Parts: sequence; structure tokens; C-alpha cells
Amino acid sequence: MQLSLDNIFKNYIQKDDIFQNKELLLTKYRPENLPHREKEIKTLGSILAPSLRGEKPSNVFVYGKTGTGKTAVTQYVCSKLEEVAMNNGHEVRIIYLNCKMRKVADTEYRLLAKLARELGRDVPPTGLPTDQVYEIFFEAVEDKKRMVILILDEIDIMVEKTGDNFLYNLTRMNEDLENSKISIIGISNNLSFKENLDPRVRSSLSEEEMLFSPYNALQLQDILKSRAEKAFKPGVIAEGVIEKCAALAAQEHGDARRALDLLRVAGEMCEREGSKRVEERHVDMAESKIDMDRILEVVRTQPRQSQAVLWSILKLKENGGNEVQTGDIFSVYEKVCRNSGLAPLTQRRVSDLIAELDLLGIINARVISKGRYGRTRTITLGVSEPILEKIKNTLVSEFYFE
DNA sequence: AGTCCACAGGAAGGGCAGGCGA
DNA sequence: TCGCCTGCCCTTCCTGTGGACT
Repeated sequence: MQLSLDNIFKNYIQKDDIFQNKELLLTKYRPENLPHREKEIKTLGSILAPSLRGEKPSNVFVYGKTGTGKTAVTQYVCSKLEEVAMNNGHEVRIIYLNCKMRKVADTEYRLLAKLARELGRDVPPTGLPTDQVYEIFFEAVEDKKRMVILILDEIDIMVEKTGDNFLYNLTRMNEDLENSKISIIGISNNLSFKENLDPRVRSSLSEEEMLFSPYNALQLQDILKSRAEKAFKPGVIAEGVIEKCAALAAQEHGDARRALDLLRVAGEMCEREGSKRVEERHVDMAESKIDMDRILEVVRTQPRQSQAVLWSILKLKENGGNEVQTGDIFSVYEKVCRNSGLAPLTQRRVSDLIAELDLLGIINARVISKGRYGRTRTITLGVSEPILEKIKNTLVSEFYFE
């Protein structure tokens, strides 16, 4: 065992590496230039430019599908702005917050605490009244004369979780600030999310709006080519590979992130195989691997109760249940809990867990009415057979079912 | 037209953990 | 130590619902 592992490591070191700089293909990498986004960069730049004269720029609402460059463009423009401001003796402070991150934007308190910490204040994870945290944040902003630009990425998720109270207070904050000014850039994938906002918040958040349209396949090819040139060694990529990654990502609403992931994982598959050339079949392998990894990670990190519900659904499906319904799931779930030493939750709670699994894309739940036989959810599985097998293998050691 | 089923899903609140200030 | 605050997970209670059946 030890010996074969030694061999793997030794081979890896000796092997001809196909990558030159893999970092360039990671989504967190911020490139120096953003092809096909020149117009957006200029627009956002001119919206934010007043901050260089100490004037408050308009709040901006940026929307578009995932992987269309919203975050990249915003961060690019803001970092340049920060640089220019510093050289001209103004202070512009950029705070970037990804609201999708767990334990960051789930509650108003956490949001404020995070922002206050970004400005150098110490706020405990819980314990203080929210008003007090507002005050701490307010004081931190007001601390010196400066412009604070707050980038709220995935703002729709924040509003979904905490409501729009936070945004309302933030947009009103400028009325009380004397030294500083604060502007908000809200980024969202969800085009319709604004409809549910308080009208006052909506109008003040959308002083300016920018829509990022999806990249087409040709634009994606450009992006991939420019990155691949530096990320891979010359001649490593076979003809058609970049075109295939671009085409697959273009099918999925022109997502550049997806395209880059495909190319990177295809490279990794090729490397692992010991090949010296990335070919189209590696892209196919990459596509299924990315899907599988994502879902397995989600399943693994679910709470045990949620896993028990999923396991019950799998067992019902295995026993030939085509039309799996909430009631059936609940009875199997109770049995699973009994056999596994888990305290069963109520049907109400299980119903919520089913809805969460639906949201995660592992199952598809549809509410249907069966007339006098009641209203229920019918559940189908949202993943392919090979992934299903992997999920079962992950859960089989946790739960028992006779 | 009215009834009824089997839930969906909203609202309220309990209990616990983590933390603060007095 | 105590009272108070927050977040989180959960239960209890309740109203709403679409369509088959009477």
C-alpha cells in the first residue's frame, strides 16, 4: 500500500505537467482584462467616478445570469477606482460581501457584524441587540471622511433570508452621515427579485441599472483561449476542445465560469490519465465529474435528518415506487429513524426538508392534487443513475432499512 | 354545488446554545 | 451569576387548496 502510494506521488512529480499555471482557470482568479465586457466596464466606471471628487455615486443594481462577468467586472472597476482614489488623496473603501456564503448574510445581525468587522470593529457573533450593531457599523463608517462602496453579491439571497429591512436602513443611512457617504452595488442572478422589494428600497437601490447579457459561444471561446494560452503548456490542447467547452457552457445560458471549470477539469482528467494531450473525450468526462462532485458534496454536507429523508426517498424508489408522495416518505422515514436510532421529526418539518432537497436539485417535487384523495407532493429524482449509486454508497453506512 | 381528502405551507412560539454587560 | 439578546431548529396549530367524488 505504502509502496504504491509512493509510486503515485513519484510518478506525479516525474510526469510531464500539461499545466503551466492552473490558477488562471480557477473561478477566484481575477484576470487583467475582461474580454467582451468593455462596454460594461466603461458604464460602471462612469457611474462610480463621482466618488473621486468626494460625491456620492448612485446606487447600482447589476443583474444577469451566473457566469456573465457581473462580479468580475464590478470588482475590477472597484479595485481600479480604489487605486486612482488613493493616488488622488481621496479615500474610497470597497467592501465586498458574498451574501450566499453561509453564516454571513443569513440574518440582519450577521450582515451588520460582518460589515462592521470589515471596517475594523469587533462585533461578537451573537449577543448584542441589532440596534447596537447598527450603531457600531454607523460609527465605523463615520469614523473618517471617506466614500464607502458596498458590493452585495447575490443580494436576492440576502433579501430572501432577511427581508429588505436592512437595505432600507442602509439606503437611508446617508441622511445621517456627516463625514462619509455610502453607496450600494447590488448584484443578482434573479431578474425578478426586485418586484418583491419595498417600493422605496427598489427605487433607491436602482438609481442605476445594468444588465449583463450572456456570452455567446464565440465570446466564450475567446475567453477560454486567452486563459488557456497561459494556463496550459503550448500544444497541449487538441483541436475542438475549447470549442466544445464553449458550446457546452453556451447551452447553459452562456456561463463563463462553467466553461472555465470544464476546461480545467478536462485538463485534470487528462493529467490523471497520464495523457499528454487534452482531448474532447476529457471534456465529456469533466462534464459528468463536475455534476457528480457538486451533488455528492451537497449530500455529504446535509444534516443527518435531511439525509434520512433522502435515504427514505431512495428506498421507496428502489422498491418500485413510481409515484412517491410525502405521506409514503414520512412512514418510511419513521422506520428509518427507528432502525438508525434517530429521533423522528414531525411531518411538518419533514415536509420542509423535502422542499429543501428540491431546492438543492437532488429531487424534483411537484405539488399535485389528487381530487378527493388529497393534495400532496410527488417526487422524482433529479439526478442520473450513476450519481444515484454514489449517493446510496455515501448514505448506506448511516442508515438501516429492513 | 357541496364535500372531503391529504397534505402544503404560514404563523407563533418553545427550547437551546452562544454571547454580552452589570 | 443573572437577565437579556440573537440565531437556529423544531413543534403545534391553523388555514388554504385543487380536483375527484357524491
